[in-house]
Amino acid sequence: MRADDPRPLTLRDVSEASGVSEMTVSRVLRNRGDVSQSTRERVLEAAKSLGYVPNKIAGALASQRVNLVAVIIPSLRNMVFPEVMSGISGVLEETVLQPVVGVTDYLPEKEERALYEMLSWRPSGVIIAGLEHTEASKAMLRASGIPVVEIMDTDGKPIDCAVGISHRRAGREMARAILKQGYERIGFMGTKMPLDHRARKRFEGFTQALAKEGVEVVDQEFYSGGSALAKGREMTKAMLAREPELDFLYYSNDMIAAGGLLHLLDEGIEIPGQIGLAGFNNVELLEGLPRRLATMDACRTEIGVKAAQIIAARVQDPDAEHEKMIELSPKVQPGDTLRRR
Amino acid sequence: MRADDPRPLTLRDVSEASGVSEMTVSRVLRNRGDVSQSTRERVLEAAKSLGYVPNKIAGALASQRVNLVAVIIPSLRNMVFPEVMSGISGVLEETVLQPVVGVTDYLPEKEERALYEMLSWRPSGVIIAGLEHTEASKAMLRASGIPVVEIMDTDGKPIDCAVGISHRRAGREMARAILKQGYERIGFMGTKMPLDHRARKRFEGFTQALAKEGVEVVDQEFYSGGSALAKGREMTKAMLAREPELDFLYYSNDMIAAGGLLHLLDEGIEIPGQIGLAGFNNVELLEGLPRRLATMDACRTEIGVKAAQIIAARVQDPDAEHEKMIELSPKVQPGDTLRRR
DNA sequence: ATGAAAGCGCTAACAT
DNA sequence: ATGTTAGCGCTTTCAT
Repeated sequence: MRADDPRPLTLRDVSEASGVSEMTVSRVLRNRGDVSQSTRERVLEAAKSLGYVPNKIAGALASQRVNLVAVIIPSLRNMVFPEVMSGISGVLEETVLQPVVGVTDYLPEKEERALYEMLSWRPSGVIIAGLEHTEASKAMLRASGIPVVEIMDTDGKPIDCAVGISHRRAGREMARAILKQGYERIGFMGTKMPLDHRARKRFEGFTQALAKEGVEVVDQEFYSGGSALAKGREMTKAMLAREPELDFLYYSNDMIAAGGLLHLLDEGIEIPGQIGLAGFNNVELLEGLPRRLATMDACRTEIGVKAAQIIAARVQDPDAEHEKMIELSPKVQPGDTLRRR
Repeated sequence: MRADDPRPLTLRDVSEASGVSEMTVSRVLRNRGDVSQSTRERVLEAAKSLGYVPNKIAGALASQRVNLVAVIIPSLRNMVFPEVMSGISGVLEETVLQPVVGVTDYLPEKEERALYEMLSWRPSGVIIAGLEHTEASKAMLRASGIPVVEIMDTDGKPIDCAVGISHRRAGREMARAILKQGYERIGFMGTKMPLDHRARKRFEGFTQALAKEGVEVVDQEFYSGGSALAKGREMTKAMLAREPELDFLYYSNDMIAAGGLLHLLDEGIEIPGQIGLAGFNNVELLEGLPRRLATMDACRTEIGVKAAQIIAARVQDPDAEHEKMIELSPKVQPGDTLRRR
């Protein structure tokens, strides 16, 4: 089955097969410049029958153009990021650009390596999660000379520009909504946070807004790893054992909140009368739960869309004006679990 | 902030800054060949202070080596694929290879385009989901001359080699386990299947094994789009309204099964006495549900690991012997919802 | 241990 | 409408 000569085909092969110069073949294959209908057909025919696939490496080197956009995100297993990705892909599909994903596992050094690898392919732009990066990463991004969009967070100073939400504000707004309903003995559960700046900022905003009203979080617990739903159950059970008087539980994401919800329902606890609940992210999953969980949208798809639009616009016109910071403003969605009756 | 000359740095710049030839700089940066300790240090120092990032495009063209592995999957939003990805990444991180993801949305033409784009970067290998591809895609893969691993499915003939499970067998085994428990009025719910060959094969295996015992699926329903959990609830409710006598519900994935489970619990139906349930995939989510759902593992991570190992081995030694087909054998996990009491 | 020359496969720029 | 030339930034190979 395999040919004797495994050498990949080149333009030259197509050129010889079709009897026109390499340059003309190149023109046909890229739809550039004027080529007569007849030669165009001959070339396409030859390319197709040979099974020629252009070598983008050579093309990119010669043209100094690489139609890739580096997308650097912490994880693919957190549904947040696939959703951002679909926003990005949707926009880029309308252009010549293509996303290439790098994953950091929330580790700054891994982010640095991923970035280095991606930049060494000379992409047309970078979309990167968060505003916190190592000095080396920031230096690389600045030196790259390409558009850089930092996404998901607006609490900080962007290298080039940023699209996201303010997680501090998100935390504050949820705190206010909870206090407004008269809850006052509040517990918090979340991921271990040194890794996740956005979760940390939400927590900071949350406690800060509570403090303004003289309220402190009664108990808190942080987890890492494992099934989020199961962790939500466990932590909730443990926390209520420690602090039976709690009247509200704020979770740093919807999955653990959903686990908490299922546990409380199992226990026959009245929601939201006896205990109120809130999560964060507004994940699709929530739709099928026994109660609509209070949450706040992280604007995932929209962030992806906007970020990709910025890159696409600046690839077209590098000197166009652009905003430094686009802050989206999600609202608290009280659902069924944040309403004292 | 931005330099006047936005031209990216080249080897030549580092060469001039450090006073050694480009060739020696290249050697240092790639850890190849003998370089004296002193020059090595000088070069690294110069490269770092300039902020030099090598141009892999030029490197790849010159060396005819590209350390990328193309990974072509239907979607990132189905948790199955991120898990396969982590299996792949885990293995490739130990090598010089890097995964690059392309997404097809289950569309054959999109798969063909993604493949063409990826192959035009001349990757070292391809990992691609499924055994069904367009003729053009198969031709490209064969002509590429690089190792190709088809994953997730073993019911068919691989182009080069394959790692996966038999979905027909998975369907058959679940059917047998259900019949063995004495259930006999069985309903099926799943995704619209022309798109998803593996779901289709499971269904075929399932009905076939039932037929062997003279049993037919009493009712079936297919969905597309929307929150899987909510769809599971809806479909289950509708199906039980149509067919109140059903005693078992088989779902093509765990998410809709979980939705069904939550619905049945809401209705106070006794599980698995009155109605038994089973899903497919063994997703992490299940751990936090009120009952352990019967399911079957799709061996996602392991498939990723094995596929990446095959690519890595064949990149090292293209002529080494290799198996054509690796079939993993998941077992039915009865959990709490597949046991007549 | 270091350097010089050639060329990877393509495209920009300039003929014709 | 088509062809020719030069060169993208690196690595291979062959000298020294």
